[in-house]
Order: sequence, then structure tokens, then C-alpha cells
Amino acid sequence: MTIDEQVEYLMQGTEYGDDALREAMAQELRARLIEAQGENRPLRVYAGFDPRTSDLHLGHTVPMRKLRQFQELGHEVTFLVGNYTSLIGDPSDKDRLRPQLTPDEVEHNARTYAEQAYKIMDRDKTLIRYNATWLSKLNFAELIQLASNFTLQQFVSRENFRLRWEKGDPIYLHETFYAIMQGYDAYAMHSDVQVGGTDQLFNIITAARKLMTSLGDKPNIGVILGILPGTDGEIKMSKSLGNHIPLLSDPEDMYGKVMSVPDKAMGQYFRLVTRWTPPQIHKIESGLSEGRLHPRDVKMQLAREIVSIYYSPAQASQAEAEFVRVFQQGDLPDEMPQFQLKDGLTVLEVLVDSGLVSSKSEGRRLLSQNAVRLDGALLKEPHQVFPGPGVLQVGRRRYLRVL
RNA sequence: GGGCGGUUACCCAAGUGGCCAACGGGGACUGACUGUAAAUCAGUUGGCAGAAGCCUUCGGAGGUUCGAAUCCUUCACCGCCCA
Repeated sequence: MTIDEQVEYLMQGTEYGDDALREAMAQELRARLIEAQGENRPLRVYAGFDPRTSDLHLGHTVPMRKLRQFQELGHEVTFLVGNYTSLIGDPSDKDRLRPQLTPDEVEHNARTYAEQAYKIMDRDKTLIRYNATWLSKLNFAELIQLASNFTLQQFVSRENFRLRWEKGDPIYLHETFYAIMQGYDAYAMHSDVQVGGTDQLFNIITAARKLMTSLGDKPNIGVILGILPGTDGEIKMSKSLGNHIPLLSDPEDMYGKVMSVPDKAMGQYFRLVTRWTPPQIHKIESGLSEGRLHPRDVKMQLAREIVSIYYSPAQASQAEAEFVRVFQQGDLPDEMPQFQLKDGLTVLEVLVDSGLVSSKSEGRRLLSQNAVRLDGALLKEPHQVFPGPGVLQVGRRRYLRVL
């Protein structure tokens, strides 16, 4: 790739909320790439990961994907575990205070986190570092020195702090240290590029650049990635919102979840969680806008791509075949939970005992809403003795094989 | 440290002695439609019960009352103002 193509590739999916800033970062990246090439060295690139959970979903992979792209272009990539910062809890993407983690939790999460990251990143080319290495050595005087680079106004004017300020919610003093620590990370590693989400904009662009400059380093370039919406297509993907696609979903489930993402969010998915390059994406999008491509088919291609990344192309094709059969042709899924029928159980009891519904009341409701079928035939009576073995379906997605 | 206010179901939020399992909105679920998309329409959304009805719930504990989410005491957490 030419330098310009590289810049386009690396800037794919970025979002600065400000064209001038985006342009400035692209220019700097370009200049830094040329400079590094001249010095015959790779760029030092990193992203910090907050090991607060070990149950990753697609949204977590967005910065990893970007790091992967840097690796492809031969740069030096560091997966920085924020084991020290996790003790604080980053306030960036929350409108409320986050709980602090114990060192043990952090350690455990970090390990499983990195392991899952290798589904995307190149294991052999990834450095793993822990920011406690240098942060734990800072003393109070040094911290004050670092802190003197910032004003309270800078923090208070940040959106997430401002919202809390205006709502009258508490903003703890220690939360402001997060940005400083992150800035110090960038300095400690002398990084050329730092990758992160838009929620990291302040930490990366303001805090890190300022700190690095004041400590005599060249400021890092921020590659700020857009937010991956969840399956609702509206809000950031997050487990607590229930709109996430877990990395540990099985292929069929993962495929189906991607298919349920609204059309309008597809573009973000192309750019943030596929291996596709700018020209490929451009081709798809022009096809869509000119009506040459059906959104459904494009989304199927997307789902296949995503499942291929975490499993294999063969498993992705299988998941797709299953999807077509079950949802487009109305057939039964291959695999479904089984339930051993016992004599005398009523319809309601089977629903509850098998775990298909969570309470008898819910079961009654569903029965009265015409949501329960056995081998396609509607069941309506809760206390009717269960007719016999067959495939029990509740709603559109819940299936059970009754034996 | 002082004064005032808040804590309601998954979330936001009404309710200030009986008509409250608790208004409304969001979300979720179901049905129709469909491309497991969007939009739209209708319904459901504590548990048990065929029904009448019963049970548990409104930050925790205790109390007043025939009767409390609503009143009192106390504890916890939070916010605002003053210092």
C-alpha cells in the first residue's frame, strides 16, 4: 500500500466529532509514517484495555481490529493492560462512577481478555504490557507535577463530567487522575499512535498529547474509533444494555444476532468489525445506494464475515445455511434443547419445567397470545395434558424438542 | 459541622392513609406485517390460582392504624444549600 492508502486504511472507522481534528490527525499520521519509514523503524502503537470484564463482545474488538491493521502494515503493537487504572475505574464512557476492582479480579480478567484478543490480533506480533509497571512507581511529587498540566475547567467542560456536574451527581477527585495516568502511559511507552474509542478522545488527544509534550516527547497521534452500536442499532453495544453480541456465542447465534442488527448500523459494522478494506466497503455501499445490492444479502455477507473471523468460513457457511433454513424457509433448527416428557404433565408444566418460560404466569400469557405451538399446531389450554413428543415452539425463536 | 430534600418494578418516573401490583414513558415479550431490518397497528409485562380471590413488593429495621408506597422512629446511601 502507498502511504496515502495506508492512511486511509488506518483512518477507516474513525470519528472525531470535528473535521478539523480528523484532518489534523490524518496529516500527522501521514507525516509520522513517512518519518518512521525514513528512519526505517515501525510506529509504536498501543491501545489500553480495561480488564473489568472477561466476557468480551464485538464492541470490545473494535480497537483490536485497528491494532491488527497496524500489525499488517508492519508496526509494533502493544496491548496495554490497564491493571493499575482499573483500580480507579475510568469515568469516560459512563455518566456515573464505576466500581473499583480488586487486583485479583483484574489479573484474572486480563489473562482471558488477551487470550480472546488473539482471535483478531497476531499473537506473535503483539506485546503485552501492564501499566502498573510504571504507574505504581510514581510518587506524590511526580503526580503533582503531572497534574499541574491540567485545569479543573478542562475536566469540568468534558461532556461526561459536565453532564454529571449539571445533574448534580458526584464527581470524585480521583476520577480526574484517570486521564493523567493514561497520558503517562503514552509517555512511558513513547508511543507514536494511540488507539481508542470516542470516549477516549479527551484522554488521548488532550491529556496524553499535553503530557507527552510537556515531558519532552512527541505527542502521540490519536486514532479515535467510532462506537459500535448494539443489536438495537441505536446505542453503544454493551452487555448491561442487553444489545451485545458475545464473542463466545456459537456460530448460529452470532450469525443470527448480526442479522438482527438494523440496516442503518451496517456501515459501522463494516468499518469497525470486519477485515474489509476501504475500497471493498466503498463498493458495497455504492451497490446499496444504487439499489444493485439487496440490504438483506449484504447483511448476510456481513454476518458470514463476522462469524468467519471467530470461527471459520466453513462454520460461517453452515451457520448461514441454518439461518436460511430456519428463518427464511421456516424450517426447524438442527439443534435445540431437549426435554424428556413424563406421563401426566400438562402443557403449562412442560413449559415451566423445561425452562422455556420463567413462570407459570408467563406461560399462561404466552398461551393466550397464541405464541405456543407443538409441531405447528397451536396450543391454548394451560392445563391440557401435554399431547406427546414433538417440537415445541414458543414465539419465534424458542424451540424445544419434547421426547 | 448546620439546614433542606431524595431512595418506587429492568430503566426513567407518577403516586403523599383505603379506589395501588401501584399512572405515564422507555425497554422487553407476543400477535399481524416482514428481509430475525426499519416503520406501523394491537396486546402483554410480580407470583400462585380455571375463576372469585390470595400472596409478596415501593432503600433496611421497627412502630402508629381496622387499613401504609403514603404517617412516626431509627439505620444506610445519595443530592442541594450554608460553613
